[in-house]
This record gives sequence, structure tokens and C-alpha cells, in this order.
Amino acid sequence: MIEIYLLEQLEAFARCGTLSGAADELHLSQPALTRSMKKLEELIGVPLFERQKNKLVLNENGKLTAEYARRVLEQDREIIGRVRAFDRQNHTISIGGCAPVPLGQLVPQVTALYEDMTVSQEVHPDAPLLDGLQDGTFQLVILHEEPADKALYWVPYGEEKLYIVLPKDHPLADREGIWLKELESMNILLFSQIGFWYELCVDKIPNPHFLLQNDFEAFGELIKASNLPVFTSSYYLRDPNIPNDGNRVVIPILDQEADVRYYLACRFDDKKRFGTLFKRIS
Amino acid sequence: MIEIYLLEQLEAFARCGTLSGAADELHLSQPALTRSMKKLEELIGVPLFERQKNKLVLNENGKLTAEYARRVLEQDREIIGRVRAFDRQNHTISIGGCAPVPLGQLVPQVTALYEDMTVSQEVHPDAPLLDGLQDGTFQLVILHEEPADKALYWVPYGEEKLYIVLPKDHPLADREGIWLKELESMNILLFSQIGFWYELCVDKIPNPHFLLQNDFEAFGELIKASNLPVFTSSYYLRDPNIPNDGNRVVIPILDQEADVRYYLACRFDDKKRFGTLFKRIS
DNA sequence: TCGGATTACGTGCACCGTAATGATC
DNA sequence: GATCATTACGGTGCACGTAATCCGA
Repeated sequence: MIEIYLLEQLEAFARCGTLSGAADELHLSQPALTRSMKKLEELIGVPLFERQKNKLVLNENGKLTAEYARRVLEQDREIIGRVRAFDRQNHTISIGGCAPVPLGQLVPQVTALYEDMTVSQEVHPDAPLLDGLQDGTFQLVILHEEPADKALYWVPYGEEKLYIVLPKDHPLADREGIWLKELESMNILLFSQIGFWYELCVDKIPNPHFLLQNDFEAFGELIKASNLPVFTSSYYLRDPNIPNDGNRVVIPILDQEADVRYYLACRFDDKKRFGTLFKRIS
Repeated sequence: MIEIYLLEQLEAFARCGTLSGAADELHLSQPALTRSMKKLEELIGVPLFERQKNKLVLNENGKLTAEYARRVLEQDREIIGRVRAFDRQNHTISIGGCAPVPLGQLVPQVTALYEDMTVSQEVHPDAPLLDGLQDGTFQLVILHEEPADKALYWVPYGEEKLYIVLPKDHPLADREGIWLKELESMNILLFSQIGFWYELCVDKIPNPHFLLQNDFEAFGELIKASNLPVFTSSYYLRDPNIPNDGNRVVIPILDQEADVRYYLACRFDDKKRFGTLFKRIS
């Protein structure tokens, strides 16, 4: 068999054109390469080089061998990466969700339940989540529509409802409920990482004026320091850490899409694997 | 980089199931394999085995690695064979012909002209010869029909005409010429290696009774010792070594297909390569 | 004179084998 | 006791480096 190091050296020589160049690149001496190339020729049993007095050139056999060498080297190199990736994949649970709130609830549960696993999370719209479930990118996903795919197993995973918080002196402040379309052209403070909610707002509010904020701390400060309208949800209303300062009123959004049920799904193959998780939830 | 010998050893272990079995097969000691497998694990950086007290089993990572190993090993093994075949191909001229007579004339010419090349010859019908020219099986072919393919270069290469030799007391012995169909049901001595001539005779003679002979010497003896009809050609008639013993008469075959012109062809790419050969011939 | 290939020679390490140990059936 | 994996230790082959030589621009 031809060992990898020989192919590596041939490949380097094929690229560099001279033994000295290749030796330099490989951090080897010229004599080492001379010997290796001879050995390779001997091993294969046909001349691979045209030996001019002061120059070594690949002949047609040599060029062909170098081409094959490249392929073998690539495959050989790939092994380490692929196996590591495979191992990693078996030690991480990747969770995707359409919104951060249910994700934030699920991740600690999963982390606690599967102690030796690494848990990763990503926010994406429903469609790529379903794709990701199929191609192995995700093992668990949280959707806001019932999955129709028969190859999936799923359970309901809570609800979330959208509210708008308005200053008391706002024209709409005395309403019992508000439609998104009524927020036309209004300046609204918006936290950027809210998943599908963002698309919903963009879709339903004509000519929206969102004041996007990436940083959650800063977002909170802006709320306190201003009297701008801001969205919130049933989840945050339950949170006692977010006091209502009395200067704003919380009004439910009336659109049907603002009332969301979440669904936790996995591939049917994985139903057993996540059995205890599903049991905990329901 | 992972050296080939490590992959070889892993592959053997994957097949055998035990280190001792693999060691046996590879003519190595068990400790050598233990060390190699450890080294492989270290190199890749993930566990490849489940180590029970007295047993070593591939885990999922290991199985995957073994699978990759198989592929790399196969590719690596292939190099030697492929390059040798390529080299060989560049040092041999393979000639195909539809009949042995023109082949027998061409081969010595080619051998003399291209001294450092090995010359091989094969007899086949025209169609596979043309295919072989395209796929590299042959570099030169002798056909008995003008090639229509524009990608080929060709020159006329002599003629050959078919005769039948009959005993003087044969009913047809006084004829000036004979049609093949008139040889219906006749016992005829036939040398087996005559290329397309055989197909011609089978096609044109109704209910043929050929006495096939593989050995050329024996064929000659049979002619002498019998008074059976036998085919010959213009080529052999010119040969003074084949005396006419006076007991038979030579009568030309009248069928148009019995009058053959040969054509020497090569791929147009090779026209230059065989330039001197073509010049010699014409 | 410099850069490149090859030859000659010495060396160190990596891979191997033998022997011994532990463990399971 | 037989089989299998692992550890310990000693040996050796071989791939490497250094130095020297040859050759051509």
C-alpha cells in the first residue's frame, strides 16, 4: 500500500514544481523528498518523472498519480472532520423555535433532562424549522402552527398572546382591544429578537415605524425613559419583575394571529429518545 | 494526517470483530493493534470504541470511521493499478483487424517502426473494432468496409479475394467461377481463425458443413491427406510455400463480398502519431 | 556562484514483537 | 485453561537530517 505521507509529498511536489520548494513547504529536507519520490516510483513500478540533469519533472504517469493522490488525500483529510462532526452531533441537541419565549422555557428543561448533552438553540420561521427537522439540523422544534407532516410527532406547548402597551394619553388608550391595522404609521418600540412576531407585525401593520432595539437591557431602559408604545405578551405580563409604572395601559391585540398556540415537534424516529421530555411537558 | 496503515488495521478489526483476529490476518501482534487503535482515537479526537473489560467493540463513531477507511483504502489501492495500466497503455499499440491476413502483414511493420512499443493484435468484426477505436481499446484497426466516421483517418490497405480449392474429380471442378450458394451442404475444410470470412461463409452458404480446424499445422496436413474442398485466398496463392499438388483446382468465388478491400484506420487525433506508418504504406 | 537534485552516512523515533498481567468465559 | 485486551520493555527498520558532490543557469 502507498502510505499517505508519500502521496502528500508527491502532491506538494506537483504543486511546487521543484523538490526544494516542496521540501520547504513540508518542512522537510530535499534528500527526504528525493528518496520518497524514488520509493513511490519503485512502489508503483513505472517511471513517474523525467529526470533531467538538474531538474525533476512529472511525466504523464506522474501527473496522473498526483491527480489520484489529491483525491485520496482529500478523502483522508475529510475523515477527521466528518467523524468529529458526527460525534458532536450525537452529543448536542439542536432546538429551533419560531419565537424566543417558548424556546427560553424549553432549553432549561432539556438541559436538565439530558445532562451529558450540549443544547443549542436557534430562532427561525416555521418552514426552515420543519426542513431542519428533516435534514438533521434540529432534533426539536417549536412551531406556532400544527405540523401536518405525518413523519413528525408533536404535543401542544403553551400559548402566547400579544398586547400593546400605550401611554395613558394616547388616543387609543381607552380601547378594550386594538387591531394591528389600527397601528398604522405609529412609532413603536420593538425588541428585534422576537421571531415570527416580527413578520406578523410587518404583515399586519400598514406603513410600520418600528424603533428596533437589539439589546434587551437597553430596550428596557428605553421603555422606562420614554412613553412610546411597545408590544408585550401574556408571558411578560405574568412576570412580576416588569412593573407597570402606571403611566401606560395594556391593551390586547384583537387579530386572530396574535393569539398563538405553540407546538413542540420532533421526528417520529426520535419520539422514544425524547419520551421523558414529552412526559414532563404534558 | 491519518496514515494508510492505521486505516488498514481499523478496517481489518471492523471485519474481524476482535483485535486478535485482525492481528492474525495482518500478520501483526495484538499489542500492535491495541496501540494503533489508541493512536487512531487520539488522532481523530473522539472515542471510536466501547471498551468492555475483555472486549473491544466499535461504537457509532468507529463504524463511521471504518466506513470512510474502506473508501480511502480502495482509492489508495486503485492508484497502483490505474497508473500501471495507463503506463502500459502508453507503451503498447493495440491493433484490431477483421481478418488475420492483413493483420499479419501490418504487425511486423508496426513493430519495426515503433521499437520501444509492445504491439498486440486481436481479430474482431468491424463494429467492435470501431467501438474499440473510440474507447481506446485499439489504436489501429483494419476494416473491410470504408469507415464513414469523420473522426477517423484511414487509408486503403490492400485487397484479398476468396477462392475455393476443389478436387479435380469434383462436379464443379471445371467451372470458371462458383457462387457461395452453390456450395450448399458441401463438406469444406475450414481454418477457424479467419475473422469476418467465417461470418461471410456462414451467411452465404446454405446448410454449411464446415470441418473446423484450430491448428494451422494440422489444417495443412488435413489438406494434403484428404481431397476435401478448402477455401484459400489471393494471399495464399501468391505464397510459393503452399504448392499445388496437381490434384486440386483453384476456382474463384464470384460473390461480390468475396472480393475485399481492406482499410487501415486510426482516430484523427492519432494521425500524426502514426504518420510515418501511413507514409510507408502508401 | 547560486539553486536544484542526488548520494553517502549517521541517527532517532515510531512501530513492532515478546513477555507479563488482568479479565472474562 | 482458553481467549482476548492491555501494559511494560526492548529492538529495529526506516524515514529523516546533515554534509558532500554534481550539474546547469
